[in-house]
Amino acid sequence: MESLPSSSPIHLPVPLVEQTLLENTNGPRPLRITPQENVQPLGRIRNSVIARKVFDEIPVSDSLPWNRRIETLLRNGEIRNAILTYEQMLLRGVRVDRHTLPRALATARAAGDFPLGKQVHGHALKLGHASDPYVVSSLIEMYGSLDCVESARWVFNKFPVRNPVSWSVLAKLYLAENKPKLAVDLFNKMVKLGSQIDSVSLGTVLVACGRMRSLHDGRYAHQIARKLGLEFDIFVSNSLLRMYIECGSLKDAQAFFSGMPGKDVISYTTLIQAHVKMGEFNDSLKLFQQMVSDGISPDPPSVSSVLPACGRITASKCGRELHCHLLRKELEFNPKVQNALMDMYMKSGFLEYALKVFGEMKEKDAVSWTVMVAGCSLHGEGNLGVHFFSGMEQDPRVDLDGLAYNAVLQACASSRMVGKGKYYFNQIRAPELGHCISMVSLLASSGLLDEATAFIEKWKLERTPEALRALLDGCRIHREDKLGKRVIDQLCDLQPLNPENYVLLLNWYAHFDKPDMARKYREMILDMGLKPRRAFSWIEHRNKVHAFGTGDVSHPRSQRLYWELEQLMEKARISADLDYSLHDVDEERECPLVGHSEMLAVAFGLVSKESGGAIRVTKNHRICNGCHGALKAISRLKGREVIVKDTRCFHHFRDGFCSCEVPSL
DNA sequence: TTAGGGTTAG
Repeated sequence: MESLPSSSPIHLPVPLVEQTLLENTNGPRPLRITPQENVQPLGRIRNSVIARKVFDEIPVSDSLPWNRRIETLLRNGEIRNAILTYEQMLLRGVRVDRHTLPRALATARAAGDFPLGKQVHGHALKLGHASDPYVVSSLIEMYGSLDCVESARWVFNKFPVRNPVSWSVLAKLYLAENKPKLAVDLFNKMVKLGSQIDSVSLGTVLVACGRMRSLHDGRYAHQIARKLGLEFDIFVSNSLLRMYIECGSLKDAQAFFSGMPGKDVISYTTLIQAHVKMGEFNDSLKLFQQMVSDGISPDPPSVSSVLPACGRITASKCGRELHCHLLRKELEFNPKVQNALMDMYMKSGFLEYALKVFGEMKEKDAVSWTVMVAGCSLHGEGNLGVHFFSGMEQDPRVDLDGLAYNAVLQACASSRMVGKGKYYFNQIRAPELGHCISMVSLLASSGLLDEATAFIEKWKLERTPEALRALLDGCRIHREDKLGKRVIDQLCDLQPLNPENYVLLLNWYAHFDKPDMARKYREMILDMGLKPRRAFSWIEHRNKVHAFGTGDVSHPRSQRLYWELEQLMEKARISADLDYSLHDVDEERECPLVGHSEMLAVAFGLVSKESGGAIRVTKNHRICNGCHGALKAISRLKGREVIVKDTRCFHHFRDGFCSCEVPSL
């Protein structure tokens, strides 16, 4: 038998009846005085006087209105008044029944007042209600919240009541202490003992299984749910979905989801979020559409969960429609949904819209600021990013966490602010891998390739592909082909199954006139069955996404697009920069510039979008040097802004310049 | 009396 920890004796100050008599004789007096942070003693007395008048009107013969009053006060967060009401019940001799005690215990919990909780426990024992199921569950919760889970377990074991509520409460406490295994063990024990299992206990154990990533335990709980006919209780179903996702089996989750007879907005949101996390953005958007066509109206959480998908595939039209939905339906604009909106706008290329949402936010949290800093770097607006970071530093309500520092380092990298970047890096107490990679990116993109190499050695990042790729970016910007080649070799050693490394290698050989070597690596890619991602670019127009591959002639307007591009190239007298030595696409090298996917998508934008707005294109690889130069010239010739998002950042081409370049360099 | 979904990077 477990014993109650010594720190938590049940304290019975005065027997309840005697205490009531005593209080009545000597006039009303607080049950006990515990200084509260926000309650001044004087206020207590005044409150008591005011409250007494209210209490005089409540009949002492009936506990029901008293219980209701405690519950209402508790629900409204008037904890102090709830305690007062309980005190008055005792003082006036109102019968404290089995409905009063759980409410009094909840009051103690809400007040964080363990001595009060123990006193109420004493009252329950004295009044003979300590074995009542409602009281036991409330006691378990009170001890678990205010003392420790061991004392809660002691209460659970001591009383013979083993209903699903007391079990769920104890399991919840185990989860709060990050001990999911104990919750699962307890569930198995309850099943063995033949105790009643309800939907809440199932939901709770499924959370525990998910935390443990234990598909085995989760499947067992699923079996029990099926046996009990609770599998399709919406709470249980949604918990099952989540369990399968957390255990890494999206397949099981999807299969279960398909068989669910009733799905609600939570079921959809759970699965949408899972797809987003897996990078399956189109699937998440399709699911969202399916939810709407099933007649379920999106709410703020469901919108927040799908917005990251819109941002990542630059589906700005979809993102803006979601923003409109929120406005039209007058849904709550809380920080979570506002942050998701800002992030979507940043990633879709609408910096100004993100700024607008940010400006309208009443309460900005750490995520809001970080989204702005990171978003600015994505758009090459490093100075603005640093400005937001300063704003974050001055906001006393937010903490500067690792993500915020990473964002500001990226802001420094995007505008090559080496001094500032070093200053921020030195401010970080324990730099993490991400910070170090951002530092490599800052040094390398600023042309300090020796320093970047030394930094890699100092922080032992030689075997970290992300750090090497950051160094390679610098080599690409500053045409350091020799160092670049060494980095590519290192990447091939580290990730021998990553086809993109071999594409880099064969491009390097092809550029330096070593066709045999280039051929060798291309054959090697084929022999190994590796499939490098082919390059694609896409553009939204009139509710449709138009996608183009390299040398694509399948689009109905292909002829017109090529013609347009050739005219422009001639007019601009573009001397294309055809250095592919450190480029990450194979097929582009042997294709004329006018056939590159980003050029075709931009041409489509030019011939289809008559108005003078920006042309927005997304590419699934890096933009090649040749296209980069050509688009600068086209933006000047056509007097239009062209925005290309590649895998690294946004390129805003305006009047012959690109946002990714620093004029002084 | 106990319970299920949302935002930032990589």
